[in-house]
Amino acid sequence: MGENALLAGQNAPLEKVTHRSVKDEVAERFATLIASGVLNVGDALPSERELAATMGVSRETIRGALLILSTKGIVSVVQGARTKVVSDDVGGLGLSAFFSGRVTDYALEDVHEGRLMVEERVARLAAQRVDAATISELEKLIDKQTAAMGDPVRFLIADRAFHTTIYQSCGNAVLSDLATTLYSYQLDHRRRAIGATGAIAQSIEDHRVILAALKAGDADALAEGLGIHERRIYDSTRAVLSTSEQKASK
Amino acid sequence: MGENALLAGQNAPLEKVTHRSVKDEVAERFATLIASGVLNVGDALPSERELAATMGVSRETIRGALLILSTKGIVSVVQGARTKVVSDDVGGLGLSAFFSGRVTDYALEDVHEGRLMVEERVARLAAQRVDAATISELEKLIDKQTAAMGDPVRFLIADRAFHTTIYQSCGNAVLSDLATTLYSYQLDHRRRAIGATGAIAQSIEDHRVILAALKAGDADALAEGLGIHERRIYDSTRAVLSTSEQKASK
DNA sequence: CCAACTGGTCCGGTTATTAGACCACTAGAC
DNA sequence: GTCTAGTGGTCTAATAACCGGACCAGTTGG
Repeated sequence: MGENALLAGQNAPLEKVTHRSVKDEVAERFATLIASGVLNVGDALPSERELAATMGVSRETIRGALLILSTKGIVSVVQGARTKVVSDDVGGLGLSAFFSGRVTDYALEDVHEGRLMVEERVARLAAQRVDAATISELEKLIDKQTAAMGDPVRFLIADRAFHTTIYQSCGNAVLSDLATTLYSYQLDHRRRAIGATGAIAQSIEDHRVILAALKAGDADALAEGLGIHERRIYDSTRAVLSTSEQKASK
Repeated sequence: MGENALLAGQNAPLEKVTHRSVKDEVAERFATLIASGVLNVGDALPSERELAATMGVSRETIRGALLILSTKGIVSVVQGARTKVVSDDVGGLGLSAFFSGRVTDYALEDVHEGRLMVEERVARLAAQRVDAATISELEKLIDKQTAAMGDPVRFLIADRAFHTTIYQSCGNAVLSDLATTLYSYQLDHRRRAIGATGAIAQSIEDHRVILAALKAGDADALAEGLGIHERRIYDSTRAVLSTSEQKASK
């Protein structure tokens, strides 16, 4: 891939890094506890020293987070007295991150099962909601895949674009992002598996079946097609892992 | 809740804050691109100045991230020449965060739909895999909920424990964490909705139905019970949001 | 050979975070 | 009312991370 493709254009992989300070993250933790009712109005917080020890940050950082909250009228901080919750209106503060586990924190089987479930749902919605422009885009991506028969890397680029385009057409951002994340999990192993003889051809064939079902608006066929495809990917991923484990154990 | 419960014990809400630097995050971004095949061995990266501009960080930060990668033998950095990928073995580097969107980034309808889907799957697995100890724990939590009839906060604490205990019993960490995250999304609104007359009683009744289905190992009844419960929550959450919007628009 | 572009180094600055010490206030026990 | 333990408040010194910019030295392609 030319380096310009990394920097700009549709689905450019490199984006701005948005970074939150530790203080901000601690403030959000408190806000989440208040929003969820774990802490409520009138409750006293543990002392700053205890919070610092428990959360593994400095007392200064805790104080900074509490300053954020007291500025918004959520907690009351008084010298000598315990800090207290005085309002449960945490509006304006982001709640804690949605789901911040690392991809590698989960077992392959769990991810596989999750992906099957999400993709089936995505498939059914996409079959109902896909438009002609998306169908056309997917056709072009199949052509790109065919052109990349002998080039696993270029194939995977088109593969990813193919899958994420379908995910996005389901019309539900939560499901689309979930599906994309679960898809991405297997990319590392996938790249090694795709080198096997006939693997690319098989994937392209699967993709043709998927696209045909989408064009027909056939939700059952689409869900089945994606399911078969995903199981094949799962099997080849396991084979790669098994080979790596055998090598690692020698 | 006593503040000691925040600090220690089972399911203690306050945990250590693990914070990654911007440099670490950038290094992981590169590692993910390499693992996924977007970048492969032999590819030259964009220049440090271009990367800095695109990712919105300083050139120094980019250089630090590349130092991490060159130390691991993943990229080759040579004065005057373009930085190149020399290995795709990114083992040891965490891939980018699983799914780092904020809860509040998604439409309520999307989250609701996602939660319905995940909980149905979780329900079916839990019905098969739940053990006697978990059933006993859930019974105790129903008792706690009943005891909290006039206390919305205490009720929500037991409510949360009830749901997350079911999620954990499904045996799939991905699905369990997803379900927990989607559940948490509505907590802020839920707390306001739970104050409505009869809301707690209705929830407890729903929970009894859910527990009965779980005890019977009846996956269909469990999925249906959770679905009905979740739709009721969705409706009450929307009512709260609608009221808030009306107030905000005055 | 040369110019343009690259990485390498350095500087001055800001911000964030840390650990610790000490001061002043609060609240509960007596 | 007094006293003490525990609380928050302030300050210091230090380190780390990050930033923006300038300038030097090496590479590469024309």
